[in-house]
Amino acid sequence: MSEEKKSLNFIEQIIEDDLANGLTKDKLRFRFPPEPNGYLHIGHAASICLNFGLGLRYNAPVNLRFDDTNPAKEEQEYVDSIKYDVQWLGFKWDKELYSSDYFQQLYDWAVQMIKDNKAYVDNQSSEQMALQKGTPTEPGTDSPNRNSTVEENLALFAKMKNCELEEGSHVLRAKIDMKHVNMHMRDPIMYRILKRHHHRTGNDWCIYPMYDWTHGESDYLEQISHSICTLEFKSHRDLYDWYVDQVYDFSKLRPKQREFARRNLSYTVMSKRKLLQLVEEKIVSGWDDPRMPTISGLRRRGYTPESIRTFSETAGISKRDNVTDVALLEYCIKDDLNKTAPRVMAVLNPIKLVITNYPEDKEEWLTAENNQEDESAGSRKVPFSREIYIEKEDFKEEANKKFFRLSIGKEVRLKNAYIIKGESVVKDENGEITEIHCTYDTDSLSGSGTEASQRKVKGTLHWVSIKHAVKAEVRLYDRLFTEEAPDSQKDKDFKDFLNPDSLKIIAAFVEPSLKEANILDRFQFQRLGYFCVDKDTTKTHLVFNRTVPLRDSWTKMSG
RNA sequence: UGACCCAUGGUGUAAUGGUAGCACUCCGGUUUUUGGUAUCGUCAGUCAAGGUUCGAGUCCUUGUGGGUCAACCA
Repeated sequence: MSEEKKSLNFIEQIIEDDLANGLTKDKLRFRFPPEPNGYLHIGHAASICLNFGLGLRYNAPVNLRFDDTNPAKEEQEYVDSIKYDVQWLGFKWDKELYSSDYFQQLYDWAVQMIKDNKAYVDNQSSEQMALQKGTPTEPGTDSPNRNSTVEENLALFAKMKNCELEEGSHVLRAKIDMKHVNMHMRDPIMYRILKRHHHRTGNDWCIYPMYDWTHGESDYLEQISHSICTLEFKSHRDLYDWYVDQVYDFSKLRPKQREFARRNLSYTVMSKRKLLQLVEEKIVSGWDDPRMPTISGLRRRGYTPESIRTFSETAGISKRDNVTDVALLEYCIKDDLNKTAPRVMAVLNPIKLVITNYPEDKEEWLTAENNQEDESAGSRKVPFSREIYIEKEDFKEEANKKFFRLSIGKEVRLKNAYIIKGESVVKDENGEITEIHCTYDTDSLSGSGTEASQRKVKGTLHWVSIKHAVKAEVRLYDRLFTEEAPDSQKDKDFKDFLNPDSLKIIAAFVEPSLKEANILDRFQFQRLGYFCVDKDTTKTHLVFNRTVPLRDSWTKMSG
C-alpha cells in the first residue's frame, strides 16, 4: 500500500514537534469539554472531530468533560443530548468526567493560594471592580481589599464556602497584576457565591469556580497533553498558564492550551445565544428543527454521522476567520447518500396521467433496482396500472427540443416501466390541464430485453400508480437565511435575513413500499432529492423531510 | 489608539526557503432507463511596498485590511 503523505494541520504539527522534542506518545491525551448549557452544533462537530480524530490518529484517550461550573445555566437535559450527539457522531470517549468532580480539589488549592498570599477576597460590587479593571489601553488600579491579611481572607473565604454570605457580596480573586497588559491577568475572579442547585453536586456548594480557574486545573488533573479550544480563548492562555503554575508538580505532564478558528457555515448562525433566540421566539420548531445547524437538527434533516465527519475533515482547521460554504456540507451528504440511500419513487406535484391502451383492471408489479450504485442493495416490486401520477413539471403540451420530458407526440420512458407517448390532454373550464392521455408501447417494459425495451428515448420520468399511491406529508427545507453571513451585517439584526421560504409543506404521493419505512430512514426520491422519515410520522401519517435536493442542471438552464 | 492573532482563486484548505496543489462552487464536453451518479475539461489565487537569499506564499521591516481582549458566562 502506497503511503500517501497527508499534510498535517497546524495542531498535528504542534504535536509532532512535541513528540520530536521528547514528549512520549503514551502521554498524549485529549478532551472535548462542552458546557452543558445547550445543544451541540456543526461548529462543535469540528472540535469533536478534531479532538477525537487526534485520539484515533495517535491511539490516545479522549475524555468527555462537561464544564459544569455555572449551575445557573446548566442542565442534565443538555448533558444527555451532548452524550447522545457525540456517540451518534461515532466517537467513543475514554472517561466521562465533570469539572464538578474537581470542586473539592479546586477549593483546597484555592485555600492554599490564599495562604501563599496569591488570592484574596473582595467585597466590592462588580461595578466597582469593573471600574478598577481599567481598559485594554489603560492600566487598572488595585482593590482596597488587595492587601487584606491571609487570616482575614481565610476567614472570609470560609464564610463564603459555608453559605454565610450573600450571593454577589464577595468573590475570591487571584492576586496577579492590575496593570498587566492582558486584561485577564488583572486579578481575575476565581470564585463567586451562587446559591443554586447544581445538576450533579446538588446543594453541596454555594461557591462555584470560574472557567479560567477550573479549566487549566482540570486539564492538569486529567493530564491532558493538548487542550484545544477556539481562538477567542487565546488571551486566556496567560491566565491558564499562571493557574497551572500555582499547582504544577514538575514530575507531571504540563498541559498546553492551543487555539484554532471556530467553523462558521454560510446561510446560518452558529452562536448558542442566537440559536436559542430562534428556538425561544419559535422561529424554528426547536433545537432539532431540521433547519438548525445543531447536530440534532442535522440528524433530523437526514444527515449521516459519516457525512458530518467527512465535512469536518474536508473543511480542515486553521487560525483564520472563515465562512465555509454550506454547499460543501451538502456535497458531503449527497456523496454519502448516493452510495447508500435506496431509490424510491415519489411525486411531489402530481398530475394524473391515463394510459389509454392499458387495460382498466390490470395491475403489474414491476421490478425496480434499489440502488444503481450498489448491486447488493437488490430490488423491490412497484405496482403499475392504467392511471398514474407524474410531476406537473414533467409535461408540456408543446415542447422545445431541449425539453426531454413528456409532450404531445413525444415519447418518454416511465422509470422501471414502459415507454409512453403523449396523445392528448383534458382541460377544465379555466384551461388548466387535469389529465394527460398517453399510449404505451406494450413491448417496451424495462429489463424485458426486447428490442423495444432497448430503444433510446431522451427522457425518463418517475411516477406512482394512483390506485396504489400512499399519501405523505413532505417538508421541503431550504436555508434559514438569505444572507451568507447573517450575523455580520453592520447595523442589521440577523433576523432581518430570515428566509421566508425556508419551509414548504406539501402533500405528495409515494410508492407503497414506503409504508414500511421507519423514522430516520433515508431515501432518494428519484430525480428529486434525498429525503428521510421525520419523527412526526405515525402509523397513518407519513412525514418526510427533504435533506437536500439532487443537483438539477435542467431548472438551472431553463430557469 | 494598547496587546495579541490572522491574511493563498468565489469558498475552505495544502505547499515545513526549491514546480502554488487539493476539495467545493461556477461553467462546458462525454456517458447514463434519475437532466442524478461517474468521467474529462475550462475559468480563477499568494493583501501591498521594501529587505535577506542563488531562490520567498514561507524569513525580516513597514504599511493596509480583518478579528480578539475590559461577564460574579463558558
